[in-house]
Formats: sequence, C-alpha cells, structure tokens
Amino acid sequence: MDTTALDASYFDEQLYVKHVAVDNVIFGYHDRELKVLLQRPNYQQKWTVAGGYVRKTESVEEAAHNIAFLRTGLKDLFLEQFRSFGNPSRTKEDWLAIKKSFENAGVQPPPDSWILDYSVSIAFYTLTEFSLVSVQKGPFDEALEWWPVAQLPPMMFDHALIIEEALKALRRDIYHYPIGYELLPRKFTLPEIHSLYETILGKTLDNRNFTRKLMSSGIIKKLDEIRSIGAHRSPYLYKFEKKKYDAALKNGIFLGF
Amino acid sequence: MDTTALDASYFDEQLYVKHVAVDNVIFGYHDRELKVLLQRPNYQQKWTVAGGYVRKTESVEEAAHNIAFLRTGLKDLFLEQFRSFGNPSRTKEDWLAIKKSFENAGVQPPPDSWILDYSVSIAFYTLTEFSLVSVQKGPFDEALEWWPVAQLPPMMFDHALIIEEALKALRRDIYHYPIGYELLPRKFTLPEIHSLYETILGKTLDNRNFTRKLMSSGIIKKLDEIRSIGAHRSPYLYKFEKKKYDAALKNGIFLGF
DNA sequence: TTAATAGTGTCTCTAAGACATTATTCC
DNA sequence: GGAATAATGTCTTAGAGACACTATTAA
Repeated sequence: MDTTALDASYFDEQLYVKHVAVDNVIFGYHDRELKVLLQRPNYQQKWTVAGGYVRKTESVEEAAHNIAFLRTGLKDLFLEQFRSFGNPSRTKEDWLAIKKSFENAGVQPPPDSWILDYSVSIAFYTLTEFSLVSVQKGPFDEALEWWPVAQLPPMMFDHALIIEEALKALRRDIYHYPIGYELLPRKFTLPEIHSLYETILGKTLDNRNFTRKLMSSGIIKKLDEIRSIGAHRSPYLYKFEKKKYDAALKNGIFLGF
Repeated sequence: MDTTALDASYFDEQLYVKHVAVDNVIFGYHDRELKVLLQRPNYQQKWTVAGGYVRKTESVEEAAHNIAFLRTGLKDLFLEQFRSFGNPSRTKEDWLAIKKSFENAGVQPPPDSWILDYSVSIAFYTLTEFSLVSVQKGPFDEALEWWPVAQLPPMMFDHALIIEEALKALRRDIYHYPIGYELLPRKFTLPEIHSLYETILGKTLDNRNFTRKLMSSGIIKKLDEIRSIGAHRSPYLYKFEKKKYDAALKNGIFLGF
C-alpha cells in the first residue's frame, strides 16, 4: 500500500475506497534464494511492499491481482490473503517522508487527504516464477527490485512486519498447498524443488525422504528428459501433474516435511 | 459490521475509520451444540453477526475486542482474525432494509453517508464460555440471541458466508490451538470436551483415542473431583494446565484428531 | 438387577525419520 | 580415474486408528 499512492489518480476520492489499502508481498525464487519484489518511491531511502488501493468497482482480491499484474506483467498468479493490519500508528512515522515524496514528484496532495490518514491494509502474498517476471516500476518509483527475504533493506511503515507475517503464512501453507508449482519453471529437477522447500522452510530436508513423500503424493511426475549441465550426473526433469495439482489446491493436501 | 451502524455515534465521520467495518463471529458452546451470537436490528427480518466500526484511535484488534465486550460483557476473549471481505456487491442488496431500519429508529443518515457506501469488513472469530455470557443487545437491536451454527436464521449481507468461513478457520485452528479452554467451563469432564471436539469438527472421534491424545499432550489434567449427576457412573473433572496451555497457544501444538 | 454413562488396554499397520551407497557425467 | 552431483532402499520406531469390555452410580 501507501506507495502506489504516489500515482496522482489516487487523489480521486470518488474512484477509490478510502482508508483501505492492499499490500501484496510478491515472492519469487531464484539462485536458491527466496526473494520479495520491493519498490522504493522517489527520493525515499526506505522500501515498501507492492501496494495500491481498491477501486469502488472491484473486490479486494481483484485489487491484489491488479497490483501483481502492474509490477510483474503476469495475470492469475497464486494469491492468498493472510491478514489485515490496522492501528493508528502503523504509518504515522513515515508519513512525512511520503509527503515529501509527493511534493518532489510535483504532486500536491490536499492537506487532509485520506491517504495521509488512518488506513487499514489488507495483505496478500503472491507466488511467481522468477524468470517470467519483467519488473515494471511505476511512474513514481525510483526502483523496483527483488530482495532476498533473508536480507531486506530498511522498510517503510510496518512493511517489515507484513513481510514477516507473509513468510509465516507461506510456511504454514506450504504444508497444505503444492506451492512449488508457482515458484518453479514448468520443468524442473528434483534438486531444484528440494532446495526450494529447504529455502522456504529454512531447514534441511533429507533428500530421500523428501523425494519419497513428494512422489507418493502424486502431484509431480518424472519426465523422460534429462537436463545436462556440468561435469556430473544429469538430473531428470519433472513437471507437476495438473489434475492432481488442482485437486490439491482445492481440497488441500498434507505434505509433512 | 453494518449493524451496530445503527448506533447514532457512527455518523460521526471524525471518530471512525470510514469504509472499514469489523465483524466478529462470537462462538459459544452449550447443550452439545456450537452456537453463534447474532443480532437482529430493529424492524429487520434478517440477522447479522456482531459488528461495528474502528475508532481512529484504536487498532482493528481492539475494535474487535470492544465488539465482543459490548455484546458479552467479557474482556480478553480468545480472538482470531481470519479474513477480510470486500467487494462492491456484498452489502448492496440489504442497504435499503438497513436504511429503513435507520429511519424507523428515528435516525436520519445523511444520504451520502459512507456507511451506505462500499465497505470492507475485517472478520474475526471469538470463543467464549457459554454460561459466562449475559448478552446485552444494543440500543438499535431488536434481538440478540445464540443460534446453532447448524441452523442459522436468514442472514443479512454476506454474513452467512462470513460465518461459514469463520467455522472453517475454527476447524483449521482446532488442530493448532487448545480451543477447548475458551469454550468450556474451568472444570469440565472428558465426555464434555470430547463432545465439544466432535461438534466443532462435525465427526465422531473414538473416545479412547481422543483421550489418549489429549492426555499425552499434557494440556489437561485430571482433578480429584467427581461430578455427580444422574443414575450412572460419575465422570471425573479436569482442568486445563495453564502453563502447557499458554505454551501451546504461543508455539502451536499439533492435535491430530 | 438393570439401565445408563464413564473409563480404559491392546493390536495392527502406516508412515515418519534416520541413515550410506551406488550411478552418471565430464574433465 | 577423479570430482561432482543425482538417485535410490532399508530399518526402526512412533503414533494413528480400529476395536470391546469393565466400572460406577442410582433408581
């Protein structure tokens, strides 16, 4: 939230639902690291999660999808609402900096704009395959970058907390949904998905037990292809079984790693 | 939400965060039934969940606690935020009825009041011990009653959905938190807690396995007392082990029933 | 003694977890 | 053949789930 506030159209008080923001923690996976897509508004030192507001004609879920689309160019990403944040002080401290940013951008917010007031943020997280994303910063962002969740830059507002909670929700959900589908390329190797789970859960998983459980769930399938890279044994490629995957999404599964 | 809107002070646009409502699904347990505390506004046929708005000086969690306190007279109840609801049509259909209720109550809302506009509802559920509650209806409620979740009356807005989702969240959380503590009297019998879990989960649980697992978790403790009722063997009383219970709340446990 | 409900023990089977060796590829 | 990484099988153990009888009370 709060960031895309810099888009001038947000001052249109008829278009948006006042006092309600949507923040979307966009996760990506690359180089054996879990990353978050963050933006830094013009003239700001601190970063924010991808955010925006809710049009009066759309649902909060649609707003969250729009935010993801704006920054990644991708539609229909996996998206989960995990919590809302609302208290009088969560944004106060950083308002002045934000206001300055408005002015630096040549936009003069009305002094009593609702954007500067108490606002509740409905937080989502989104999963996306890293290589598909070509990040697109907004007109008022100085930067839009992937950051490793393990080493975040200084964050505005309560956004460090929001990311922390998103990560908790992701770690909870990984046991119930086949998360890998969203974070890996269509074809992937066992070591890749193994490393993904280790990264997200932040612990090592025995490779034999991991493979056994994953295969017995039936959601991935071995292909008759090999990826040749390097001076060592080449790994087989795997893909998700769409049917099993959809069923798992819908009904939940239990993957007790 | 939406209901306590009938309180005239909600028209004070300075006091409350506009467009943000809090709905609180208050669960109680009695007579081997899981119940929800519902209110019916004056002159309305349909019922609503306990709800209200957020003061600009408080957090959404505080608002939810206040709502629970207003209706039950109890503080510090177990309270979980489980989802937010926001789309353009969720309340539309029932606005006219609500407006009528405003007027019947002798209160004339300004025609463009934010209360009638798009509003997002942040939904919580609360657990409370049935016998402790003396329900207190608000000035604009015609009724405030416990209803069995299995047989709900006609509900306003999307409140049937909200209750359904609250129940899903409760069923999810029952595996991770020692829910019984909030819904049972301080001293209770094994058949009582057994029946509580069966009711919430909507399935029968083998009494021997249930007892074994519950006791091995250590969160309840057998007392040296018996409750004498009826022409049959009298059950022992149990109580929760506060320390183990607090640890379970904080760190989560796994009760795989 | 009977009717009603409370309380408890054992067996089986599945699956989680611990653990180490062999296989492939390229240099 | 050596270095690097991929792949795979077995044993042990804990716990989930199925199952039925005995104990207590009061009428």
